Amino acid sequence: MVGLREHQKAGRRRRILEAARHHFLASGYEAATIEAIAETAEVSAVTVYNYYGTKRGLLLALVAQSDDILITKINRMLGDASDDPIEAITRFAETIRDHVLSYLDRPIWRYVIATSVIEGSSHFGHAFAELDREMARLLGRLLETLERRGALHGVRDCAAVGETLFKLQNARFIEFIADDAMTDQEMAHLVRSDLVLILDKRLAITEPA
Amino acid sequence: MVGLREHQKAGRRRRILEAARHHFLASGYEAATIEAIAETAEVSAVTVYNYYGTKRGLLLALVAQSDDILITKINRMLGDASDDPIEAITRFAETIRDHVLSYLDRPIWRYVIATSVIEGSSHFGHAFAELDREMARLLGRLLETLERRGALHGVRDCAAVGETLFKLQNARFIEFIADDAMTDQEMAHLVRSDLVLILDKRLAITEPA
DNA sequence: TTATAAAATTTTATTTAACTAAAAATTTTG
DNA sequence: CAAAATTTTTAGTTAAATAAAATTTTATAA
Repeated sequence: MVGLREHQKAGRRRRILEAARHHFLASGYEAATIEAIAETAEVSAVTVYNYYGTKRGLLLALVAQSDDILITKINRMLGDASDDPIEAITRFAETIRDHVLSYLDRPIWRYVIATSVIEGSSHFGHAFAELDREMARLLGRLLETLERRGALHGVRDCAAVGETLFKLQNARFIEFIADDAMTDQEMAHLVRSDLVLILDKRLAITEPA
Repeated sequence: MVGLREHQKAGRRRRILEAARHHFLASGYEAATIEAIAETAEVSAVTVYNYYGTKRGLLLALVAQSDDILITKINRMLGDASDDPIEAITRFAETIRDHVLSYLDRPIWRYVIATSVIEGSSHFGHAFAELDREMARLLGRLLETLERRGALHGVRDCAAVGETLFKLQNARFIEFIADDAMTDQEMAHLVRSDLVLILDKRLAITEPA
């Protein structure tokens, strides 16, 4: 049985993240104040600091909250992946993009990315770095699945290729996030061209019989 | 003839950037204050704001200062590029990395990258985004050169492949910058594996006769 | 050369918000 | 009800950023 104290703490944590998300979206990361977030969460500002350390820590904690949901979504998607490698991997990228944009908007994501670079090795950045690795791993598993089905061949090291593919996809994602003018279609197109370049038919994709 | 006024301004700009570099390296980006930078540059803090707008603007201006030198270095390198595509492109990445680290250290570069994401579309971020495009263009030209020499074949659109290759290289560079523990060799190795994956011998590299 | 106008910098004064430390108050637990 | 844990209150520090007045510097023209 969990004590009341633990329960209250969990409630406060939840309320703080909810309030943070609300204020970040409403006013933008910089204009949102810890004071206002604390008030909405019905705690004192000092409690926010006690729980999340810094404003950047709060931002990364907010993002980390949605990680489990994302991983679940990806895993579900992996279940019924297309037999066309380009399609399957493009959908992988789109799943991430859609999830991410349903949770926070681009201006906020710019701060998330910036913060994750700055806090990369600090304990705040840990969860974010771990998510990146997990995504790369999942993409590697998708490649394995495709190869097992015979939709791909010649990929010697699926984990390594998955890692590289994810790095590139992630770079495109950052490009997308950095530029409000880029549409979903434009991003999808870029991801697709990258894939065609790497998984060129002559190299790895099985020719249809 | 340039008036004295212009001349003095140029001197102040130069001194401010020099002082900024000194203090950023000595104390780190966050701990370095505009006040201290101004004092070293022998101007008032308000002048720093008048010239560079914000602390982040100052950081990006400092980086932009070294852009011309980098582009010159790359162009010189392109002159006597190796005939081995993997070698040539790896050296491209190494030239950028070495230049960058000779100018600022990794902790500062983390702030540069973070700032460039945040300020991406603002006028501060413009120079940085432009450098990125120029680097991608130069890499595309390297590919053209290699193809003309017969060291590469089958690259239909050198500009597009250069763009993708640079995106990936840049992602590796950010990975390198984000992780103090990563050595030069480790980064070079990652860049090399990415290249081998993309420019696989069966795909594009001419087999030695 | 010198007075004056124009341009730019500095001084001064404020605002704002992140962050911290410590004492006071509250809540949970046993 | 006492003690342990936790939160809140209070007070303060720091530095970025901005506005406006005062001062200095440069340019210009008599």
